[in-house]
Amino acid sequence: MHMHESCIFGVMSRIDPTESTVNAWARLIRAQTKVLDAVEEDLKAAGFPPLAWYDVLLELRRADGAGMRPMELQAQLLLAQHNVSRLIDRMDAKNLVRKKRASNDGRGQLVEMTEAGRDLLRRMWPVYRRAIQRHMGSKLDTSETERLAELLGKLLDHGS
Amino acid sequence: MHMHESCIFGVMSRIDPTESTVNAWARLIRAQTKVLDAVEEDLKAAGFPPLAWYDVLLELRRADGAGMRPMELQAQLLLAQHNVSRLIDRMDAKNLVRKKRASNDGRGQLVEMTEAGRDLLRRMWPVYRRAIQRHMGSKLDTSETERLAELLGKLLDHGS
DNA sequence: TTTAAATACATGCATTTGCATATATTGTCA
DNA sequence: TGACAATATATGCAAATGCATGTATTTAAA
Repeated sequence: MHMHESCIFGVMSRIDPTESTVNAWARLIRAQTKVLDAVEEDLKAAGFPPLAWYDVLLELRRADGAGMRPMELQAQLLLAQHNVSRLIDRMDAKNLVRKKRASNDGRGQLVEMTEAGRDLLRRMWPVYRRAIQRHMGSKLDTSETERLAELLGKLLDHGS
Repeated sequence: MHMHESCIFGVMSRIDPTESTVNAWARLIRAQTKVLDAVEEDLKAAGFPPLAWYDVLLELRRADGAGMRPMELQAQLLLAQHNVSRLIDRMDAKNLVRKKRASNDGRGQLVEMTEAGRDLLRRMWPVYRRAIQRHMGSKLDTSETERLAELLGKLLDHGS
């Protein structure tokens, strides 16, 4: 069993995944797709825009009135630059956000939430949280959600 | 703490998610997005088509020469009907799959893999598996991938 | 057996995304 | 300072996706 492994300084560094890793990978893709699709569908059925809009508004609320640069949104939401640019445009067109020129950087924009945006955020949350519970929370107990979050956190770590 | 809970026949059935559930939800979305994007990028960098194409070919190989109906692919891959229809068209145009009329159902199609499809599947796997290891396997040990797969499996269960 | 409902898939049209490139600044370095 | 790379965002065009609807069977019912 020496194939597909490389051993440097006594630390085994695998090149190919174990069967267990491939299995976890497959389930990660499918479980997220299934749960996300279901939640998006609940939101749509209630007449709300896609989750991405909620995510933008939530980030802007975290920024707490200070506004955010598009590139900050891009980093937080794991979206491509051009998609952020256009998502903001669409939300601006619906008056959910507002764009200003960044005062200290002439290249940049500063995006802030409007009152209508704050209102949408408030109205979406009750539907959103029930969807999360229905499609995810109801399938795991507390110790399981905690462990799941912990394991997924390792995939989000920057190091290694 | 009676808000947001309903209690029927002694079984507590929550309506709103716990904080832990919301946290697991957020990480599920972000971790999958991050890992999937990274794997897709590796595949593209190696000159290969999107993962969805691989998934189709893999399903067809599991069908083992018998071919598959588009609706079977739709169910397995969690894709919308019209997307399956067009994905198959695109793959057909590249001669990776071939469509025949289903012999027993005049409405249906039977999709089967071509030799070029089988070949693409073979050539993609080495790149794909290394990407899985790089972006996922390297961040978890065996007991962790096993536990993760188990927890995600609960989200995929049909019941409840 | 005609007729209606359901199923399997395709397709026209609008929206969204991806890709490459453009535009406008801002830093850097000679 | 002047030229040039780097950064932040926008945008034209092609490809993919969503949505509604169309078409051809098949199943079920009268």
